[in-house]
Amino acid sequence: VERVFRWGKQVLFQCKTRCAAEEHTQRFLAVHLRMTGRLLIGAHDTSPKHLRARLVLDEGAVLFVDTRRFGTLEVYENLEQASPAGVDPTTADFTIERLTALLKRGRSEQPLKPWLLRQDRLVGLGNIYASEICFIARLDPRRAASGLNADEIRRLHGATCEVLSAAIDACGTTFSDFQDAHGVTGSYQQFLSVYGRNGLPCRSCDRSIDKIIQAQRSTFFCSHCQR
DNA sequence: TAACACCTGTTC
DNA sequence: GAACAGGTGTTA
Repeated sequence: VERVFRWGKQVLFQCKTRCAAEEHTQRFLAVHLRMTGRLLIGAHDTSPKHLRARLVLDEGAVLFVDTRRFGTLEVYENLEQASPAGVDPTTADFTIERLTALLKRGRSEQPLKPWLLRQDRLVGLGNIYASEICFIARLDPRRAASGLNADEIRRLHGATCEVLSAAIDACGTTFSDFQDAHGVTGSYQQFLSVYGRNGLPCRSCDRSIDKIIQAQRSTFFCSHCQR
């Protein structure tokens, strides 16, 4: 293993194979955790419940644990195969201009919040942060993604950067399953503005947070603050 | 874009 | 016992 890094929502292990006869000596092992997957570092012989794969290293092992078995483990020969088509909002590529172009692409009437989950536009956002970003940007999640004006796009861009950076600092959100490689759980839950807070008072205006279903996924928002 | 599928555990 | 869950893929 030469390098381990994130690519969209996948964790990539860049590996050099030992087979000299092979044309490609480079391989990428791509792990997608989906809903309940975890990568843990352990001893060679540890076998936690729901262990799906064990990558044995010279010292210890990387354990792929996944309760619901939605997670995937694939091998790619190059990064393009693993590459999600969207822009990574944690990188310098994510500019207001770039976001504007993505929103206008295909003039999608798709509602904003489901649009934020599209990995072919932006990579890495999930259902929690999509709701949180709409709240921080003060945008109604039902608005058409292509219908935002320049100021609204600027707010959306700022909110995306803000939410992701704060959540990463807090090591993620953690409802029940997430842990990092050392078993540490995230603490961003304490900062959530809307997700899971339906019926509770908006932290900004005190009115009740609503829960709706968009594209078969729950969305939380404040109909007073988000327009 | 809806409906459903893939799984299992937790909560209502 | 049903409903729900942080994700995504297929089918119509």
